[in-house]
Amino acid sequence: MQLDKVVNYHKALADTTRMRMLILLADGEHNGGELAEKLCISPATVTHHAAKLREASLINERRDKNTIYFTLNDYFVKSGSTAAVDLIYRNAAGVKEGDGDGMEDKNKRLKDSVVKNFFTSEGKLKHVPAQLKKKLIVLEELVLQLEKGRKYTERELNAFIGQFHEDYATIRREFIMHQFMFRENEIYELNPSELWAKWEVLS
Amino acid sequence: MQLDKVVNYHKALADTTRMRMLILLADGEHNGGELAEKLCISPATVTHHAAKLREASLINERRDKNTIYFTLNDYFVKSGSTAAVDLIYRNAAGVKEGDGDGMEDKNKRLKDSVVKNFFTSEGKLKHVPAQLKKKLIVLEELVLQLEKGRKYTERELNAFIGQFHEDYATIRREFIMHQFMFRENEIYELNPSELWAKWEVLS
DNA sequence: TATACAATTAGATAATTAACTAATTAGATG
DNA sequence: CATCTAATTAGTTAATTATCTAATTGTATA
Repeated sequence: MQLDKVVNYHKALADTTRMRMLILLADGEHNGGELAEKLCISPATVTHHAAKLREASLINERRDKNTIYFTLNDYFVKSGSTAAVDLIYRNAAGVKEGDGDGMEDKNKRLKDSVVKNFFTSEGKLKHVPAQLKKKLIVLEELVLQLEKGRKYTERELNAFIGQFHEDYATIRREFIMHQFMFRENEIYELNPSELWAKWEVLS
Repeated sequence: MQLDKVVNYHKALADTTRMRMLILLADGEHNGGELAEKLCISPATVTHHAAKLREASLINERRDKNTIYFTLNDYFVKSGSTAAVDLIYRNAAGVKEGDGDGMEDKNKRLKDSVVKNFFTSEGKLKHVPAQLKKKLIVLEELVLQLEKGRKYTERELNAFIGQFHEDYATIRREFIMHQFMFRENEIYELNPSELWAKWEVLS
């Protein structure tokens, strides 16, 4: 489930030692011994915390001889931070019963205008809006054209997005970041939850 | 310390029950009894979790007769999510030894151009940049003109910001959000950590 | 004042977890 | 192969915490 992943991210950051570990790693690569020393904890404890951070995909590891070097996984550190907010506000709106066409007029009008303004008449995306609520509308518009339940390789997904905009890499990340899709073992799939199809956008 | 506050925010979100509680509250006001029922937990447990959320300023409460109604504190829910990322990356750069003028040329140039482009020749702020790294530069520029250690009332802070831009409320929030200042009992103060004065901006 | 209702506090229990030490594994090198 | 080094695993302990039930507090209202 979605929720557990998000909670897990926050569990990983819900400890001073781990947070300090991440701060150290933001400065660059460090191995276990260095971390243990700088944090004044035993190597075993480093292993313990590294496991938690790894579970939440917040770090990467590389081995050189006996030594394991840790680095930050910038991408997940940053994307996780928006995930909770997205989850909270999106689900709330989705939960509203009896909708379908229940979207308020105001939102409907915003949606129409965003679609009109950010897509060309040929259906290409001009650019990704900077403002969150508009960005989410655009992403949803794209994502609606993906097949539910189908598994996409990264290459396939790139090709799909490429139809609309050349910067497929950024948009692909946004799909994940805002939980329209999820990724497992390099395979991408639509978020089966329909929630994102019926929320109210953020303030 | 800064760190503990951020960790506390994540602790608050590091539990499925609390996360579900927030999702419910995003939908609107709910009292304790309703929450207990919808979450299938006892009223006592609701109280327990509410305390944690309150500590992290994620909810507000209002009493009517016997009943206490909870609502989301949108502002803190959202601002907290950026706090960890800010902390991690900012501190990392601050830790780099032997700086002072150690900012790389590239960043120096960016900074100069941002200051030039977003401030008028009279020193007024044209508008707040949308792009994070530029926004942070602008905020820092403002904040550097505050007195270290001095306590500001909200009114005083508004007046200060008002010299530069009419939308003092938004900018005041950004100060908190990005941890240039902190607030305690309606009193604002500069973040005593000098870190923010010497970081590298986010990717 | 007595009664009703909602929420909190007290107190208990079970689960989780951060930390340590000691033993083990994994990899490289003389 | 013997040895060194770095990290992991095992096993323990103490602290934290999610949850419950039962008792208590706080706020109306008959």
